[in-house]
Amino acid sequence: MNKVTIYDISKKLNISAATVSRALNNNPKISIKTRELVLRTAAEMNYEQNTLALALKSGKSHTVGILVPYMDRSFFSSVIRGIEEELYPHGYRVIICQTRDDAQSEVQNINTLLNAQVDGIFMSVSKTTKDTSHIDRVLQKGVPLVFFDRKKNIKGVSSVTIDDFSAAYMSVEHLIRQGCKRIAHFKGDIHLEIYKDRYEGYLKALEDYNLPFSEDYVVQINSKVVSGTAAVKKLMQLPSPPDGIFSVSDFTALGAIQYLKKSGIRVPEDVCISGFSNESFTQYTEPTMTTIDQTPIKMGKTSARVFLEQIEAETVVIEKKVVLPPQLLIRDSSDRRNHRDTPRFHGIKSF
Amino acid sequence: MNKVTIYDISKKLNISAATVSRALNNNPKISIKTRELVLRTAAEMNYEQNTLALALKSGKSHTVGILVPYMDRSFFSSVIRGIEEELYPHGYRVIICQTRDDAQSEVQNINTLLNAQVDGIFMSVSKTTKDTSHIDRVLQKGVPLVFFDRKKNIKGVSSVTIDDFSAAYMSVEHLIRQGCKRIAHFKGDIHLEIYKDRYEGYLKALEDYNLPFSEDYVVQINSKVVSGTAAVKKLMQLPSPPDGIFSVSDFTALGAIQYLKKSGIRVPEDVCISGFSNESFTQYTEPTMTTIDQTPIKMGKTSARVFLEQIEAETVVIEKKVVLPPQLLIRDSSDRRNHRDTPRFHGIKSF
DNA sequence: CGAATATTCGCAATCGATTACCCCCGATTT
DNA sequence: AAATCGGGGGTAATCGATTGCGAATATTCG
Repeated sequence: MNKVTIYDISKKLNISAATVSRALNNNPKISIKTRELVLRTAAEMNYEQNTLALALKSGKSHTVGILVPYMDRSFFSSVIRGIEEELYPHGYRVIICQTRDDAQSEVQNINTLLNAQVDGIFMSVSKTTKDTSHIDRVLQKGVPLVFFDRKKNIKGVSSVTIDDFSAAYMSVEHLIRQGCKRIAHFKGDIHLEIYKDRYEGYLKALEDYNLPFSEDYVVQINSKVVSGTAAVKKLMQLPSPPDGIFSVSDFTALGAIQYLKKSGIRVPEDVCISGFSNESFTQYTEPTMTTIDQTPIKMGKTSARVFLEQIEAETVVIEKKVVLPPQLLIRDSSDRRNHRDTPRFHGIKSF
Repeated sequence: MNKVTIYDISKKLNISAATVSRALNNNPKISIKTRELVLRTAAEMNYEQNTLALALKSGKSHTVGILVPYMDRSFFSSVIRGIEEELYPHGYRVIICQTRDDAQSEVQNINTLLNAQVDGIFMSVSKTTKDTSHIDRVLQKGVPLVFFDRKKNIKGVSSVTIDDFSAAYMSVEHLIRQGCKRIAHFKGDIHLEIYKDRYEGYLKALEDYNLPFSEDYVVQINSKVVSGTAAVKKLMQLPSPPDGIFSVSDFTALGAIQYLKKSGIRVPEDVCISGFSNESFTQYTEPTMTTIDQTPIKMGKTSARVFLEQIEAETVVIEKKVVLPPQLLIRDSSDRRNHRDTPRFHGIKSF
């Protein structure tokens, strides 16, 4: 097709391709006259550097890979957006892979990315990942790796997460301040650090405020609305049902709210509820939902910067663990201050 | 690093690299014994084909680019998901670019992608794009291009869209059947075909059902919640306010619902409302919102298949315009049948 | 058994760009 | 005037894989 190479330029000017290459790269060995001549003709001929040839020669593809469970989850797509926006000005392109929370697919995708010689990999590990040999392979190949949100503790790997422990602690503390005495917890899969940390934050808050802990108040859920419905149903049948719920997921929190409303139990008067993730729907439910903002775009941008630092450090492996502060968004589902007279018409963020 | 090339294999076996290459590619010129020997040692040595070298030689990068305004909008991220899932089994990787609805950024990104020698480009054109010379350049280079959702009418370019006209028509027809007589329209930017088509569908439905049309009932909006609030406020001040609203955006529809509820006007009893896009929050609002499902994942998969067909067609340029049927999701914001006794506890899709 | 035909494989060019190494020539030095 | 120096630029190898053109060996046939 339309491809102009440095050879075309060299022929036209009767000089060698090496000279053209040097001129284009501002190599001081080339006289100013020659360089400008080359630059001018290159522009005239619409020359464009062949990325692939460069990548083959240099071993740098100027491309990074991002691995997420599903890319249409708002949290992940926002993180990706953050990464893309931070990396674009630096000339990096971004390849997306979905693991569907399947460990095997994760391994496969990692291999594909390594084979495509990406200059770095960003990933949120799949729920089912146990073995980490594929991750070791990344390190062996010297490809910078950054975990975000869901990480594994592997030395040599940087990570960017939010402080899940504090987020949970803040949430529960907030519920306590609203007067809740019997706080239940919708708990995630403890295999993942994030859910473990949230669970521990919950425990610590109870302890610090001298609230009783009961196994009965901890229900394992799976991030779906119906799971929350089932969980709350079970809780409300207890002899002493909870008056506050801290959920690790907005979806289950929603399921709980829906069930309670349907059962004539008032939120937040009878039961306060807080979710996790700041899914976009949380600001539109009734009552609007208290939740934790994980600042995903910021998380993406931060991850990108960690990567760039690693790249610039050249040989030295820097292991950086960034923990971002979570943001507690207090909304009506847990706000007992004056829920009665307040028109429920706020917390609306324009899109 | 750890790189095993065909030369390493050839040295180990005392044969030429050409033979190795042929063996790996099942070239019939190679004896079965040799081939199996090569395959075996390649496996033993953990050989992996160098994608970049192959790409340079063949001119095919096995990579496609996707251009969207913002990748964290649920519609777009779902389309991307669809494309990725359909293309992954075929060995294509997916590069994401964001235009931020900026024409200039769109041009820049197209150039980057062409320069990276992608094998195809998927795009939803930016709102501000007027000039299309960058798109022509894609065609000149012979790179398959597929528009999705937001397209331009350019010959030689395939597109996958939903039938916006019908979607609008269905929505308005539905409102009419619910008894609405004075139906207003929240109208989008007519520069984009999709909004134009929706407007025309609205007009046609009014005409077919002999309902009066009035300029006063058409309000220009911009897809933000506040824009919907302002629009409905203006409408309700008319001497004869509407009793039905068809909005091109879920966000503005939400703004309208919120304003009406706050003003003591009942939805759907007094005013029926329908939105557009099936944003995830629409199933959780109160009342739940009637809207149009654009089947984004399907749109993505379909786009991917159109691309694959083009690739397989080799030289011939096939121009395929796929129009997917939209799906009207009737929910409480427009359902007057028995809104009174129905517990508002449905339309909940698990996540 | 010699020639014709197949079979199997090697040589070297190619895809573009980069770069180590070497060379040429004018200018300065002694 | 011979020796030295350095600016400017060319030669060719290299990154890995593919492939047209032959060439060498093996097989078949008359």
